[in-house]
Amino acid sequence: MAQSDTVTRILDTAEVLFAEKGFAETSLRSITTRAKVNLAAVNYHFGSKKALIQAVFARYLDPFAERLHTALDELESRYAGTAIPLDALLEQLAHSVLEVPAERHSLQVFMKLLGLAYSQAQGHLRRYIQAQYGETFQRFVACLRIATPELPDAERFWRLHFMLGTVIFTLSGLDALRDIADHEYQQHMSVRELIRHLRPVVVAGMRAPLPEDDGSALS
Amino acid sequence: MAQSDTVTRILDTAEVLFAEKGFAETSLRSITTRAKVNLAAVNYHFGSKKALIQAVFARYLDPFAERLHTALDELESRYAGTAIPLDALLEQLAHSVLEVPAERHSLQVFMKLLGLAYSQAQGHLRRYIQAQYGETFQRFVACLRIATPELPDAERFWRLHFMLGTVIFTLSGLDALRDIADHEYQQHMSVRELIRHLRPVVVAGMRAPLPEDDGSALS
DNA sequence: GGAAGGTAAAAACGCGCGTTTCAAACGCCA
DNA sequence: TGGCGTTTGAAACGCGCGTTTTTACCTTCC
Repeated sequence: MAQSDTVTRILDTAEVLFAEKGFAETSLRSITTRAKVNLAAVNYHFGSKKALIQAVFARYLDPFAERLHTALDELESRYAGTAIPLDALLEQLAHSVLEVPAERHSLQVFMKLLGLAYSQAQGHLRRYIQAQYGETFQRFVACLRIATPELPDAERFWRLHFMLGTVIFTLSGLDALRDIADHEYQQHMSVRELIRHLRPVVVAGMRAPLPEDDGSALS
Repeated sequence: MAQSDTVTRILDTAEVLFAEKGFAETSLRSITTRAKVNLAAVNYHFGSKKALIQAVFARYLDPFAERLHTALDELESRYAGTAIPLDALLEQLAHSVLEVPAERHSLQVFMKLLGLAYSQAQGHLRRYIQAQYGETFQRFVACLRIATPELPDAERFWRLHFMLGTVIFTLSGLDALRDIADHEYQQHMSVRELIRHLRPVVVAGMRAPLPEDDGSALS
């Protein structure tokens, strides 16, 4: 076995604990104890806690980026020359997101990690992700631009991040939502179900009319 | 002076540091050093770090909840008996949000804190906020229900949280966005400007068509 | 003036953290 | 089989943390 299963056990345990409690609140001791490996194994195999965090992300994002790339290849060849419809583009994106964790762990962990990457990464993690996957992101943005030619560039930039906020915030805070919605709407709370409800909202948001010309219209 | 300015200085410094780096990553030592007060002052005046965190939130949320209540009072009397329009409701909400930090510190800090409350509060903070401000939230939800009678209750519940995700995620991650959008769209990056762009997207999202009846339509 | 009480300052405590060290165990190939 | 590089194990290190304690200050009221 080329890769010791110590490494795998550490990653499997770390991603769950990180998703549950965040990075700073998760100690290497809690990871190694639950993973039933020695404390020093993390520093031996990964070098540092920071590097472990990056490795956890890489294990999700590497396959995701690859899938997204091939999905965009397909789309571009299918609609060769003509504009890719927004619906198709978003569906492929959802597809790529849904496929990756199926072969690994829960989609919820993946989403939680994405949320953490935004909210907790003051430094190294955001730099790492941007350096590693910025190109993929740029390619998606380029496709989105073709799919929404009616939007000014700045407006599309905003709305893309509004959309990311909607999806990541909702899916990563899913169990917080479960707490709030006490036993009322809980029957529909699977991640897949949520994505079904998200789609029309996201599409409508991207297609919303442009904001009025300001004029400081408040009050 | 009834309330020593030590308390104020601690709160002023703590909210900035919390917003910048999160709760776990902000030590009492860094707070008290920057605030130029003694380390023990936090435990003396607040009792614990947890209690300090709650006090930071209370200083924003207490005035906010009060303003929202009076805003809803006005709306209900203005549209007495009839349905409150969705636009008016959302505008009042935005109003209430925008007014509070104007008399204190930056809106960005407020939004960052809200984001942290969602993503970092595994326990005490979420319970505190829900216990303290749950009633206000419920009242807003009731108004929203009247404003969107066409939505099933479950769907409205979802979309409300989609909307919260969009707004909080975007505004709390604003400087992350500033990093990404390097020098292209930065001229429009004030919080007020962002809210202007958010509004049509949020309204369109709330008014989006209901999701299709599933049928596991993927692929 | 002096006791009392709320506040501030300084120092220490115990703890859990990430990391390092070093020796033991293991797997592999000559 | 013997030696060697790789991996594991146990223990310790130094550090920074939240908190507590102790002492000093400084107002307030009799």
